[in-house]
Amino acid sequence: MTGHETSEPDLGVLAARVLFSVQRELFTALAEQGFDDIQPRAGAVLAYLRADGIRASELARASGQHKQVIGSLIDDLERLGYVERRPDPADRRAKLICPTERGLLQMEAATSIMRAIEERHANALGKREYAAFKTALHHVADLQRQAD
Amino acid sequence: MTGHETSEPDLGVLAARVLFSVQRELFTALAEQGFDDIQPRAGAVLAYLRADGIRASELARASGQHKQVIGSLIDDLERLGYVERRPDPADRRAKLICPTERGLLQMEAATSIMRAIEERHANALGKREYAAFKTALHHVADLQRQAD
DNA sequence: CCCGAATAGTCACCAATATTGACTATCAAG
DNA sequence: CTTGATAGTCAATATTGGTGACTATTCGGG
Repeated sequence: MTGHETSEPDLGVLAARVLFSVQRELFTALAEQGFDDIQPRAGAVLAYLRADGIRASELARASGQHKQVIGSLIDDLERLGYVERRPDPADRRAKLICPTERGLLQMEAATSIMRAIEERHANALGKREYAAFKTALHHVADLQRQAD
Repeated sequence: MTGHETSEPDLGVLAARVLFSVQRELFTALAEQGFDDIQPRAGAVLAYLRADGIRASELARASGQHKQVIGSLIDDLERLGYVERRPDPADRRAKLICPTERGLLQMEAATSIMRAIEERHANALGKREYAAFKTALHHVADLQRQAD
């Protein structure tokens, strides 16, 4: 990843800027809406939660984090009242991580904040251009995943 | 940041996927080329190095890391022979972080690997489309920075 | 049906990393 | 020449990450 002097910043540098900046804005806005007890790192769980529950190991796979990290994030979020562990009826080894009512509210708030952020970009670039950008970003993300 | 069930993954989730995947590929390729003693976190320094040197505090600002983190990364990279601290002739408080010969080789290798990665995407999406994507990503990154 | 291999999740430990505050030296403005 | 900001470092602490071991359960092949 190279953002050296003369040349344009590369794909990695730009992705990093976008990620960290979006993350900062999102969690600042969440805090202002009362969700002030969660941090960006909890995003590995929160971003992939589903109303009907998801397994911890699925969260680990989706987020690319180790099982232990996910486990301790779930510990925290459970203590804070965002999620609860329920036995998975389909597999007695597994537990379903389900959002509580507060967790559902957080998910809705996050979705709405992200929608506003993306709308801002769509207005700045043009809706058509932003849609094309988003599609391309999706493709790049998919292609990259295959490559490494 | 929300990649929930039904809806499309959002800007943050996609940026994260691209960043971490590119990072993995880059550092794997670097390791194969003999630069096997550096890790992604050193990217905060390496990505912003300049052949004619750059100040530590400038690295901190550019990478968004704390001064102390940059300082210890520089310690490591200096021990590994990638950079050296030189007094800044323009300010006796400051030190210029300059790449050594090995550091320069690493910078060239990284630039070349990133160019190959981006070429792969350009071929997959079409050169014209990729160029438009890259421009849009640049704009999004800039607009985001202002927003938070 | 049973065995061995794989998987879900947790525990406990150790290594790496981040965060904070204080400190010296230097600069820059008035 | 004084005041306030900045560059960089140190040291202490808190947080995070990574590893291997362990139990319970599932799954597939014989």
